[in-house]
Amino acid sequence: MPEKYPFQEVEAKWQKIWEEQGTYRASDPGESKAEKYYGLVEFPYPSGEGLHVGHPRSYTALDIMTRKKRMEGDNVLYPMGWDAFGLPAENFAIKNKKHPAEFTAKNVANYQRQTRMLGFGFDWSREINTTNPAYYKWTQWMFSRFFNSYFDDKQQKARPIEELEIPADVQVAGEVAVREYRDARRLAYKTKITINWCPRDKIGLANEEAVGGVCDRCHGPVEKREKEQWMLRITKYADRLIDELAQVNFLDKIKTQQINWIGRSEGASVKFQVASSKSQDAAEIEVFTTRPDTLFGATYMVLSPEHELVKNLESRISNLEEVKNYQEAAAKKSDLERQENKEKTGVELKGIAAINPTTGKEIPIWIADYVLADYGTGAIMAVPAHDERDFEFAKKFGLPIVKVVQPPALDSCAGISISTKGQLDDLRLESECWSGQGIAINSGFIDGLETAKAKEKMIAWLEGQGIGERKVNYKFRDWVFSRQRYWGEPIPLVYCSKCGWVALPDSELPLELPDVANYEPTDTGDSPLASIPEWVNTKCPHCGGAARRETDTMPGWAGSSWYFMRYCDPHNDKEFAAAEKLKYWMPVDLYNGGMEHTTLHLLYSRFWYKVLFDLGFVPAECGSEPYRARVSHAMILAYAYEDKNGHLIPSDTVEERDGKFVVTETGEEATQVIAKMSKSLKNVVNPDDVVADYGADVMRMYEMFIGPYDMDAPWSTQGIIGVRRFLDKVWGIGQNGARSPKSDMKASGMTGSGLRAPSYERLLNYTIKKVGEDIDGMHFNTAVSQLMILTNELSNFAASSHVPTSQEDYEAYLKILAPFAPHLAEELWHRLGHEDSIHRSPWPKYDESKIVADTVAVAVQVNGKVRGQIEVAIDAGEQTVLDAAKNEPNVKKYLEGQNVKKAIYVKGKIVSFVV
RNA sequence: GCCCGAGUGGCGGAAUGGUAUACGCAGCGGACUUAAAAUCCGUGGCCGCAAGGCGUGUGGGUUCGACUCCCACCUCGGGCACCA
Repeated sequence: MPEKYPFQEVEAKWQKIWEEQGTYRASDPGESKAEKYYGLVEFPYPSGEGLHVGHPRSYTALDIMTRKKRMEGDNVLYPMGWDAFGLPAENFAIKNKKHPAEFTAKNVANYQRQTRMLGFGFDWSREINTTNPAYYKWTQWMFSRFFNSYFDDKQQKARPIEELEIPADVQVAGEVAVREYRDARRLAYKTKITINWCPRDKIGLANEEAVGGVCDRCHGPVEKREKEQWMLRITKYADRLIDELAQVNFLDKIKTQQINWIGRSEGASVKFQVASSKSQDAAEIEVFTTRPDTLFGATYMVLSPEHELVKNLESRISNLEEVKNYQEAAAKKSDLERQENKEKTGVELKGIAAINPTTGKEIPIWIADYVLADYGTGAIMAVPAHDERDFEFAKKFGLPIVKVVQPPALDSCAGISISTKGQLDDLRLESECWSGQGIAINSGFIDGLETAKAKEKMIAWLEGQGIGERKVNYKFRDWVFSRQRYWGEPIPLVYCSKCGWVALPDSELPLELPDVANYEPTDTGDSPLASIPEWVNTKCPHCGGAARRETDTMPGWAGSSWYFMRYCDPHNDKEFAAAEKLKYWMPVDLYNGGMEHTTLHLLYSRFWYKVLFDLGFVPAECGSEPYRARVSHAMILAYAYEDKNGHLIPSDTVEERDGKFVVTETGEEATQVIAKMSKSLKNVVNPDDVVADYGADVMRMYEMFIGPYDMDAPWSTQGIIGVRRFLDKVWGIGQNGARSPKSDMKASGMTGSGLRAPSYERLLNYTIKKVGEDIDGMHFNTAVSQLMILTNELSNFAASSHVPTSQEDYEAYLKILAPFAPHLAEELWHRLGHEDSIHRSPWPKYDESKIVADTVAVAVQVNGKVRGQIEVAIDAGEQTVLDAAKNEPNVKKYLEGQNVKKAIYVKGKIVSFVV
């Protein structure tokens, strides 16, 4: 009976030795002359549930890639750490009145155990934890740099706030004016914004905790509330975050998603005068439009309900009560309601009107909640003929719809308008003539190749008139950086009534989280830190007077925005990382993470890095992008079952009978579907169980074999068996110690049926090539298939108690297997007498000439259908092959009496006859 | 609605213009066994006795030849969503 791979002993043994010998330790610059390679996986949040089987999929993938790089001679950095500030620990603290550090430590220990048991080549000497004060000291230090800098629009970069030029008039206005001028430009600034507020939990929620307008914790509806928050001015980096993507190798879908999220749109701002008989209360409404060329067709304007103009012109609005009612109703509407009901509503501001600058005509002003307060200027010009939303609104409220049928001839005349009442009006604009081509009318909306030209003309006209200018707008907002929470990095600022906001001196960092008695947020929604007077009350580092500490903490995204730099120099207590180490290791060569982080963590950390880069804390040699390449793993799903009504039911209520799935109790038919793993469906696979049953090597290899790396795949408890059989086979081959030298192989009669020595040699060389290329291209599933094919060929001889390969070839086989099954390969390697690790041995080379066979099977087609196959020499001439093809018996039958019109030979592949 | 991805045996999947279904799971037949498990050998798209025909979501097209390229559509998954 073949011996099975005794994974329990083998895996434990090597994990211990690797750790003791520092097999995977990265050398510091100077220690190694090798090229560096920095592979990075997103460090996990250590949850109470422990590792999900999804985590090891990406850890294994990059483990394989970095192991290969190491064997190719690179100095590899492949680190791991813990992103450990977060909500679950805080909720645990509230519930158990215990310090969240306790819960966190327990989870970290569990994650350490779980990641170690899988045998990854992490350099554990560089392990980091974001909740460690020695780590978050630098997170706070960086926040201070943000606070003490501004963005120079001309240079498009961050600079120290002391370098900000103060205009003379501000200077004259005094110290407070100067301070306000600076504060309004800092990269970290505090402002009143609308936040998601859960009235039941009395807590402010981050957007990601209030998805769909529902509180993540109590599932109740979320309200809007105004609150002062610290913000990071990420929008200043919008253009660079888009443009500098050109320097990096991210998956296209990641780039696209980031670009769409930033949502850059180019257009113009236009000022509309509010019609007034009395010149003293002249007012104007500024709008942003991407289609200034349709200005002729602007037949009304819409303000968001919150727009300040309503308040400013209150006295002139004749239906003020109606307007106020609408404003109130709109304020109460949650995002959820807004999303569910997109029916247009609105109220006209009676008594006032605006003037369309192209026509001089008065147009009505409305307020409506389909106009968003926080995009553009919170007001729009409505062009119902060229915008679906405006069209819908105009239809509902009977507003005129004017189609700009022709490109605006900016000189003598212009388009023709058709109002809803069917009347014709002339639109006139006194300016230069636009003489472009006609514009196609597409389902009622103006559009066409010449739109871009028309826009340019219109912008020029607006600028000439002084009523508008070119303008770029972005969808994304500044980063809300405050959390009214306990379990996060304290924001290292104090407020002094005399000096305003002041950063703590660096010497006072880290500002450690104090212990509190109660982790509940306070009634006002402030962080629990606000309830510790002795912590809150402090001295102003500037003037020495009484001051109060900021009680907000940083979001979970703070520590993860720069951790990849800390790995370069994790124990440095003088700097977040030494410049020469950053110069050597940065940028990260390959960064793997989930798609869900594309618009959050990935964008935040690029921004964070750019600020440090601009300020000179990241050496210029590193470049302005932290990650050279970014790839994304997919999810590991599970099988689930639906009952006959299409409802998902727990897996343990279903069984398989005669190839069909039935509900055990009722015998009713159930359908197998693929779903996310969930406790309620009882289909969660626990890595601990998998490792206990099959071992780490099998688990790793199965996760690679399960399917293409970038595609979701369901975990199959059946499928993993195939991988175990495969590794048992590898082990079995390893036990047949005697190996033949090459000369012996040829003499030993192993040239009979099936495998001849030369063909094994060809297969081995091909496999080395294929596996290497597949690893580089992240096609791990096909690499595993190829290793199985080679193993099957080897094992065909296992019965002869004689492995049909030379020592050298056998070692090459173990080496290409080593990144996938590191424990098994290491054990067999050492059984050959090696003292050093296989994982530090050189990656095998293949001989291209040995991959090419002498003869090749060529298919023969007649009229596109395969009718036969011939064996020809690889370098046979075309005529020789065609003749051989014609004489193939079955082909001959089809060619009999036919006239061959065309004959094609594709070298080594196919012959095609057309008759 | 917009953007992205995917549809191939009973199942996970392979093949990016050249013999569709590699590799693995399940199935079937056999060997070993008192028996079972494990292991090994064989078999393996559908129709057909066969010759042969039909087959990669659907319908068209390009080509000697299409899972692969082009056009139109359907279904499923993900992201964004009144962004002017």
